[in-house]
Amino acid sequence: MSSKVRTRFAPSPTGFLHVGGVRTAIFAWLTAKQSSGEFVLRIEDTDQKRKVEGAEEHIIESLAWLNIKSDEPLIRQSDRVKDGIYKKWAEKLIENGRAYADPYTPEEVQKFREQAQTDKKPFLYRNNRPENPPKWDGKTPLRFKAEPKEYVTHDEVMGEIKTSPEVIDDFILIKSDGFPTYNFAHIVDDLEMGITHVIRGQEFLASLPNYRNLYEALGKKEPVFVTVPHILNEQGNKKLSKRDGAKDILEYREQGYLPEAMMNFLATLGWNDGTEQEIFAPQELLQKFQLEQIQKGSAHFDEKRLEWISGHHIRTKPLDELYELVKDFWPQAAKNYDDNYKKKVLELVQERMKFFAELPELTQFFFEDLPVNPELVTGHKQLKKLSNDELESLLEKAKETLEQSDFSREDLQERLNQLLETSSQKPIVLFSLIRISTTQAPASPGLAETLEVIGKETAIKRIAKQLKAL
RNA sequence: GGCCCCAUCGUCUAACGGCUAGGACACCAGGUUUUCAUCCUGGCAAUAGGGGUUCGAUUCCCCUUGGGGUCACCA
Repeated sequence: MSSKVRTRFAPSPTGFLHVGGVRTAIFAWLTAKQSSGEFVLRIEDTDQKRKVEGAEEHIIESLAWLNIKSDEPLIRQSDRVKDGIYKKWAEKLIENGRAYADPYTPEEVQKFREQAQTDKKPFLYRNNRPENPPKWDGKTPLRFKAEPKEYVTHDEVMGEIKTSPEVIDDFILIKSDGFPTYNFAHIVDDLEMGITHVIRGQEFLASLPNYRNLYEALGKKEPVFVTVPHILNEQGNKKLSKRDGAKDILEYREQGYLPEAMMNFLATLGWNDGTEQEIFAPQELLQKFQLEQIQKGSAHFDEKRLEWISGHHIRTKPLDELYELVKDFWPQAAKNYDDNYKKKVLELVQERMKFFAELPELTQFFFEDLPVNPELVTGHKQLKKLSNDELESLLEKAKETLEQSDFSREDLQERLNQLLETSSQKPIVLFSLIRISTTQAPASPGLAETLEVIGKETAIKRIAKQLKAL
């Protein structure tokens, strides 16, 4: 009795995809895939003016990054226009007396609209519905002849929505350029494609009653309606949009975010499984996702949370896998080093990386000598208390100690500990001085493991350089 | 403005009408022999306001306020 779930993601090719659109796609994909249903991508390109070159490929690539792909060949509405599909459905409506030619010019319609405004009434085209419309010649808009009525619409997320007949109007089915409107095309397509769950953004909620009216005129069964609330910008005062500076989802790929982290972040933005779990692998999402658990209210985009989730996924990646993934993110100087060395470096910074673009600043000193930065010493809360002579003798001692080490981590640790005792210095003083001298970086991994990877020759050389600069 | 949707810490959220409103991010403090990060411990922090219903409201109803959406030959 229950047929296979089929969902779709239907963007218009007007540019890149931002997190809002992608989240809707993720929800649709999860809904289909968790019940071994099908997910299809449909390009809503009925507005030729807004079409952006390359957008279609960009959308496909964005979804592919997240491992989301269509189960069927891409559907393009413009292709279906050529096949005369929408016209066929429109003619059926005309035959049934549920569609008619709009005899007015755009200017005349605009007049009606303004009149309604001065009358302080909501504009309804049907108040001016022509009594004897001409036969439709395809050169003028074709309008739906609505049968206004009350509806109680069930939405999986929003619940029951009551609306009055006032919201139902004679919307345009086919534009004067021969292309169908979204309002008409998406219903025809969803029907023909056997879509069972229409999952889309909140901006369509107000049109739902109109769509229901059309389903009835067509004599077709409605799909399940699923309205996903918007993602608001970080200030929370506007729906996330390209205009408002929302980023292209692929920018996160360029920044080196893991796709599973992005999916985790977006899926749990406005959805949770009722437990305290925060981190989900894609497989877990597939198991646990429930449409009914989607939040009704809008959510704010929070990049800090994305970073935290991303860092978490990076930390739990097996080193070899991670190594493959960061290939393109190493600092320039790393090209002179072999895989083995870079892998050791990666292991040390794995737990402090939030996204791969941080790799260069995190690892630069493993690959090249940085110029001595006196401020690291003079600005250090402990080191600045020591005189230059004291610093010099301490560092000299450190150099002698390290020269005797075989630079294995264990040996380094042991000798460093001994030096701590013989020099009777606090760890913060001794270790900071060595760490700064050998890295010239404000932060680095643990001292012994850092020294081990850098190697004896380089470490000694850098200390000598620091000594000269004191 | 009409219509529709929404409302718990700054943010994401949990709480059959019933324990001190829980968790996470962020932030702050402390700990893990230096720093950054991780990890651990602790802290700060919320039911928008007002009416009802009820023995009892975060939870149900109404009003107000606030936010969002929509009123295209865009989707």
